[in-house]
Amino acid sequence: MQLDPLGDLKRTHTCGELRAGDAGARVTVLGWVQRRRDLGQLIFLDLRDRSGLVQVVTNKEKNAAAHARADQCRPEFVVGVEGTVARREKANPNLETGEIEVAAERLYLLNEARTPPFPIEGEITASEETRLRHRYLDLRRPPLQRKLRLRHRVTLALRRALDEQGFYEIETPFLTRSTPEGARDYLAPSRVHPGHFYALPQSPQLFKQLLMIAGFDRYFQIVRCFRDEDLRADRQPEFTQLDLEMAFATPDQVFAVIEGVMQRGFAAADQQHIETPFPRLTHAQALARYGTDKPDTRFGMELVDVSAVFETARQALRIELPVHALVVPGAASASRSQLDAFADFVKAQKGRALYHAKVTDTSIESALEKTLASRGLEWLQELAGARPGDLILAVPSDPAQAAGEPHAPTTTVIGALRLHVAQQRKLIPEGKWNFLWVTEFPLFEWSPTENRWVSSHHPFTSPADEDMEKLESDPGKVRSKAYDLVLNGWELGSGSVRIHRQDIQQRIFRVLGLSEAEARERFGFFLEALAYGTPPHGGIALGLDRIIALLAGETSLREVIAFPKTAQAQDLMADAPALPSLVQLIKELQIFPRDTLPSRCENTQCTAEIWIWQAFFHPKYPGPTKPVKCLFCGNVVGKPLGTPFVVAAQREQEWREETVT
RNA sequence: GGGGACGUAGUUCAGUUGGCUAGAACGCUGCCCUGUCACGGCAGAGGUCGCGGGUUCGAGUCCCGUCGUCCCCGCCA
Repeated sequence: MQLDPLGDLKRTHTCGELRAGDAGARVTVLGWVQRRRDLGQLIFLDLRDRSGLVQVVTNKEKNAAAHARADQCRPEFVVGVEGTVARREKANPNLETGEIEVAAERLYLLNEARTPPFPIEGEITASEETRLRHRYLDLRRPPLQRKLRLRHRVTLALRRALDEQGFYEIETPFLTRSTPEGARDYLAPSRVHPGHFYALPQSPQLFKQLLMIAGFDRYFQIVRCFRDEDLRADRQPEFTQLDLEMAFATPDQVFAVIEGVMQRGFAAADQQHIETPFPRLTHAQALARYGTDKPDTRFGMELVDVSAVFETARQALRIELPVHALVVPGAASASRSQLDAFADFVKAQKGRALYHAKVTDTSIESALEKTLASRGLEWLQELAGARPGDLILAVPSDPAQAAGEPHAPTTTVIGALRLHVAQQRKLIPEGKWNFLWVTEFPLFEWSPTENRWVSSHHPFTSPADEDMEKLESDPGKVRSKAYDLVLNGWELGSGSVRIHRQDIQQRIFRVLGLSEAEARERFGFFLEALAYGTPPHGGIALGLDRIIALLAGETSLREVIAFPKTAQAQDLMADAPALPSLVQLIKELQIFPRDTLPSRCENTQCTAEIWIWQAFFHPKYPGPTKPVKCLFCGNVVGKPLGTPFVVAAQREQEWREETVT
């Protein structure tokens, strides 16, 4: 196909901006062919760029050359059109540009396109897998263009707001060292220091604290973070944080900054005004009232402790106290199968049991009737605050949960049920932005697997001043100066006032079971820095992808990240991660994968060093066996192997590599 | 690491109790068409039923394994 050069063709208008007022203007538009309607003597092209669509028309009688070009056009061809804007005889009300069209005088075919695997339109039915394999085409679709535009605008607004508040944006290293606790690290091997690895940061935590020590007073960064953990719809292996830190800051000051910044970000997303200050709950209150540390407060259904009602029935039911209940408004008519589904949900959450009571105008129906003390159901209704037509659900504390750890929450199962039921019955109102600060997180949690205390936030979080003396004697009771920002039940981010004194930092490491030598080896630089006049400081990090996803009305972060990874942490388009070159591993990095043992070519003329690597294919299904040959002299080395395998060989300064399949 | 759902033309799907020479829609290709805008009409091409094994006279269908996608639990300071 004969293609045209761009030459000095210059765009005068974007596709989406032309209006009736432009009628008569000579314009040049450039874009992709969305659709072609060929009527023989007339061809209509819908031309698309990121701004929108405009109809182009060619007429065989009036302009045969342009018409011939249009005849060759197919979807997603890239074309330029010089022509005159004309009012249409019959406008198309579905199109912003529907009152006009561009009558083509010259049509430039700038590039052709293969038929795309899915149409480049707003609503498509293609699977996410197909979309991810051709992400560049998916991104061409208007919904993705809108979401990334939204992301740009919000990000820009956050940057501006922070700049106005005196924050400096400062970059911190990606090639750094592993921090303790927390998620698994992604590692990057060092060529210059064989056997040594950088860790990609899970967050810039230590660096931002060092920037406070360095006197920058207010720092922020919109920064990528890396965590090698299993993924969810709201978790990507690399994700973006709005990270900030302030010297001499109290939690209230951090909250005020974030509240202002969020107002600006949401305004940039054309959202309604957000009321500040955001409500606050302590961690203990959140668990007691909602059974989670990230409550969705857009709906009620708060938890009620109804242990008193179950006191006498405890043995008969073989349950542990406390028992918590919640009221599902208007759900007394719930069917047997619905209630069974709720019970299955509780079971899946490792809950002990689910009891229910249907409140009607005249009575309360429940299997508990004979088990509870007389008038027990009425008591339950009164405590729970249920009205006729409502359904009461009650879940006892799980005995293992209660026995395992004295401070373990007892409401998480019913908290999960609260959310599940509300989603199921569509009781969550749309269009609300319920921000919430959750404060006073416990400083430590007991880890039964590691048999030690671990930081519930991170080891640099300051204990609450009044709990300081319990640090060693009763670590589980120590509250921290850590806080979370929650929006509509999503954890948007966590922050804390940090430890700024070396002595306290060392006490924390001790409680965590980190020996002094170990602490010095891993954070010597940081502990030393603390000793040089560290100001009190605190900050927070917000998940930018989550903020954008909520603003875009999406539940998956993949929808607001240009090139996201799958739940298995793969990039289906680039096919990453991929096997490295064996020579790169051995020669540059001196990393020897499992099952690669060096041997020597037995040909006395050759004596090349040879490595064979076959660890990556599934040993259960090897391909045909093939001989292993020296890559220099062709001499057969050892026994034949099941394919595929990789052979690397070195003779003097030369390296060779071959994959045998 | 565990549980669940899914995998059949380019795409989205249908495919009964195992009988298939595997269908539909959209898309694609060719021809016709001067006012279309989900244009229309006619004709046509297009399949390793994810992959590997097994049961069977016979497997898209049943069994085992494996790979991949999605959701959830564990995990994620």
